[in-house]
Amino acid sequence: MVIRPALSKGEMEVARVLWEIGPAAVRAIHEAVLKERECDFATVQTYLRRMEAKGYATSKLEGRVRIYAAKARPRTVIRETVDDLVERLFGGETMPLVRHLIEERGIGAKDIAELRKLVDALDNSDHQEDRKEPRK
Amino acid sequence: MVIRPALSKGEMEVARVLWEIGPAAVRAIHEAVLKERECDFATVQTYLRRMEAKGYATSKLEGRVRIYAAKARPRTVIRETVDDLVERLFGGETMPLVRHLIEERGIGAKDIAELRKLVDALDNSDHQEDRKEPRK
DNA sequence: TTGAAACGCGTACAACTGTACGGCTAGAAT
DNA sequence: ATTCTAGCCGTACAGTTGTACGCGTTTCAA
Repeated sequence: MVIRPALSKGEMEVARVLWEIGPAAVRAIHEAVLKERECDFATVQTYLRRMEAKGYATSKLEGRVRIYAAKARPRTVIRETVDDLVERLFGGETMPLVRHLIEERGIGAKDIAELRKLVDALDNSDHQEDRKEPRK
Repeated sequence: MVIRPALSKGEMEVARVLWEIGPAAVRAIHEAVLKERECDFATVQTYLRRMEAKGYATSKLEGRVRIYAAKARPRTVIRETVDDLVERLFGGETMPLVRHLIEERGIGAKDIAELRKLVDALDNSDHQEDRKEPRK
C-alpha cells in the first residue's frame, strides 16, 4: 500500500473533474473546472503536475498536447480522504458525520427512499454475520 | 459571517479534543491528544496559538498558565469543513458521501437502528413542507 | 510567410502547515 | 538561597498550497 501525500483541496476538485470527464488535455479539464469555479488555466495545469508527482494521475504527450488521466480510483481517494477526516474531526466515529449529513445538509425526498434501501441492505448483511467489521 | 481561515488537519484534532474536555491548559490538552496520537507538547501549543489567531479559540492567562477554550462551536466548524469537502470532492452532492459512509465504513447494529430513526424523522419533516431546502 | 494563438514547462512567491528548539521566568524543592 | 522544573513565547525552517507569469516553441490563419 503506497503512502502518497494527500490531495490538497484544489487538487481534489481537479481530480473529481478528471474522473468525470476521463482522460483529457489540460484545456478540457480547465474548461470543466471553470463550469463550477473561476480558476486560472495555469493553476489547473500546476495542480495536474502535482497530482502526477503525487501519484494520483498519469500523463503522456500526444503530439503537442499533454493528456492527463486519473490513476487513483475515486473509491480509494474518497476512502483515504474521508477516513482521515473522520479520524481527525470525529475521533474515528462514523455516525456523527452521518448524522450531520442527514440532519444538516438537506436530503431530497428521492434520496430518502434510497437511504432507506441502503439501511435495509446494511441490516441484512448484518444479520447474516458480517464480513465488514464495524470500524469503531 | 466571518470568513476565517479553515482549520488545518492538525488543528482539527486539537479542536475536537478541546470541545471534548472543555477549557484547559496546554498541558491537559496535550495529554488528551497524546491518548490517540504521538505528538509534541510544543506542537500542540503552536496549534492552539494558531487556532486563536484564526478565531477558533480564546485564551487567557490564569496565573502562569494559559487556559484555552474553544470559541467556535463544533456544529459550525463541522458544517464549514464538511460543506467544503462535499463541494470539492463530491461536486456539492451529499448522497455520494452518505453512501460511502454507510457502505464502506462499517456501521454497527446499534447504529443501524438510529439511522432508521433519522431517516424516518427526515421523511416526516419532509412531508409537512420543509423549511430546510435540499441543498442540491 | 509572418504574425498570432495555443501550449508545455520552468519558475516564482507568499501564505500556510507540521513540527519543534531554546530562552526567559515563576514557582517548587532542597 | 540556589537550583530545578514547567510553562509561555518567540522563532525557525522545510515542505505544501494557492495562484500565476512568461519564455520558447509549434501550429494555424491570413
